[in-house]
Amino acid sequence: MSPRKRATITDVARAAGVAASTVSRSFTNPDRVNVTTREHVLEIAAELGYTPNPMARALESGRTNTFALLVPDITNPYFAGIINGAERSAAAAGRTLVIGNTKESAATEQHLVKRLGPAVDGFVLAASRLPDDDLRKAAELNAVTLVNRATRGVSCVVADYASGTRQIVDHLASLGHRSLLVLGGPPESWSGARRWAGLQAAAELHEMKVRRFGPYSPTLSGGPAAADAALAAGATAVICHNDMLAIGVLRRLQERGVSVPEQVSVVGFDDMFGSAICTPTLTTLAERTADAGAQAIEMLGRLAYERVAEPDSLVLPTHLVVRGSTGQVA
Amino acid sequence: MSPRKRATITDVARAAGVAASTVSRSFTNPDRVNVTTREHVLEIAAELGYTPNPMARALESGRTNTFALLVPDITNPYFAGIINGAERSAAAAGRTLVIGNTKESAATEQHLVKRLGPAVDGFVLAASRLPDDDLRKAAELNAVTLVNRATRGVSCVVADYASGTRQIVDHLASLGHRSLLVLGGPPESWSGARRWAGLQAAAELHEMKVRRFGPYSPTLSGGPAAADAALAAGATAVICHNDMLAIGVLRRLQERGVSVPEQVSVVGFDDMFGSAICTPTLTTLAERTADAGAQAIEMLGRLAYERVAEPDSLVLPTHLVVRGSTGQVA
DNA sequence: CATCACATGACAAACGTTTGCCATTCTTTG
DNA sequence: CAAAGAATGGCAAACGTTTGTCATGTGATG
Repeated sequence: MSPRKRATITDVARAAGVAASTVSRSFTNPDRVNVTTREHVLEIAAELGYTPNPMARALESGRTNTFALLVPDITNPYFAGIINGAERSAAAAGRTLVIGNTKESAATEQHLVKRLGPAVDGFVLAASRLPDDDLRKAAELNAVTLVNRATRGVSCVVADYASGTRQIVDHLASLGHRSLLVLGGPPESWSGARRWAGLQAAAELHEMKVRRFGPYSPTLSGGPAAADAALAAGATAVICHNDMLAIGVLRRLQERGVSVPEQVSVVGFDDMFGSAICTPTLTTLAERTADAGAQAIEMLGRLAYERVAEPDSLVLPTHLVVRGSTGQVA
Repeated sequence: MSPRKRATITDVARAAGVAASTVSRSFTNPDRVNVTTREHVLEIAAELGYTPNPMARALESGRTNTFALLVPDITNPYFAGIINGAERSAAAAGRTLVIGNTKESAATEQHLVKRLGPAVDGFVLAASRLPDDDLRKAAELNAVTLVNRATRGVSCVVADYASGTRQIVDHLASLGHRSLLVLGGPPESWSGARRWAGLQAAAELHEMKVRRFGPYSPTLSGGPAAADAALAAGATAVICHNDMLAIGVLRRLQERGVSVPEQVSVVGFDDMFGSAICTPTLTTLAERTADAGAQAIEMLGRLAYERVAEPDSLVLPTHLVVRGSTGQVA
């Protein structure tokens, strides 16, 4: 039961009749060693089931070949998309990915960055709740890439909310809606702020009125309060901070006998898993979450290993998925 | 941008005017050093922002304080529950958790176990696709705990499918159904086998007929083929390998104009996120996934650090959540 | 007052790698 | 054929810790 002793580089060296350095080079610097020697070494290594100890390797080289991905809510399917893309990209590059859950808390996030810092080569911070200053400080000590968050001097991958919000407003306007109600999420949410800004700008183009309520918890349980407030305000079109909240709103509206989209149109953000199977199906702004995760990891690789000095920033397109929750105004 | 140099134990020692060993012991073995010395050391350490390098620590002690959790499909909300519980438990114990995605492939799983092996203190393998032999081999080299999989000599946490399947069949019988159709998942799935065995036994108690079709992909896209087969067979009650497949089936049935539950009742397994919001809402067997993840991590801790020799096994209760997808037989 | 035990801190050896440097051998070139 | 240069392998130092062992100083005990 207790872990058996693994073969070390010295074991391989002894068995192969060469020096440890030769074994090491056979793996990491193949050209540096004669081809026949190398083949012999590799054969012996395979025989002994030798795997280089990543700890020892990291200690010497200072590289752990590991990245950490921190998300606010690991159970939210939206982040599952980012995790998926990041995991795929990291695995393809032969790197290990550590997932951390910050539970929507800046303090937890800060703590994880500090604790994981020395053990990883860099961080992807998705929808970080950290203040700008802390973010920059973190970026000084580690390689950092942000997803759906931006601040001066730090690399990031963000969704094109300017276009996305315009798509939403265009769609609602074309259905005859003349005013919009935004049901907002956490105040620290950068994407929430960008969405709000985009919606305001787009509404202005159409000369529509737009108000914002909230903040509401960006979860199913935030739905009832948000829905009730929307009803009380007599809204015909509500735009929710994310799909989780939107689905919570849909459920509450159904509970209260309000029909969607006949009486109220509902729009979400994220197009997460679940938005296509709820009733009615949800009209929502889709992001390329898997892409975002993958790109963030790639960016991080350049940052961490190629000493790219300039912070990079990447904007990914968004597109509106029109489903059953939006319709012509009554 | 390039990671600044972190303070090492030697830096702290020099600044505090003591030996490195004293600094080390101040952290790991506080009783071994005078209280005033220790406080001084800790103060200096905090001042310098010193964090022990986990790599170096692991190298010496052989403990990485890290566990790996491998799941077949990271995007499946069912596993999100397990991940969530495991993450919470690991974080509470001050351990790092690495998440790996095996993509339903035994080869990928094997590869990850080999690659991550030297870097972690143990594995939680959720719904492992590995053959029993490989599983035992892995358990010889590493501390291993299984979730929803069992094999002789390896610790595990499993759901009570014997009770669960009886609950399902009792429910369907009470609605007047006289025969059941099971839409199976991957043949390597241990839980699939247990579910099938349980359903057969329970059906026998009620003198009901039960057949199994498949295998189908345990994803939304497995739905159409499964649903079509069920319709062709004239089934009145279908039990799907998991909720993903069940929802796929629901969608296909709707497409084909078959009303659920009036014409066909549908049952799933997992009670994953989404099963409560689809239409109709899905009757499904709920597991304590978060519990399972947390317990698996705790078990693994005992196995890895307390040299518990005896493999342990834990059965978690299940309960049927009756929703809109099951009804009286026509 | 001498002895003993114990508390405390320092020294140094590991842990498993990588890598700079040197020594040897082989190949090339004039 | 000699000299220069390239290819190849070994030695040893480093990476940042932990931990066994030893030396010192303190207080207690007889």
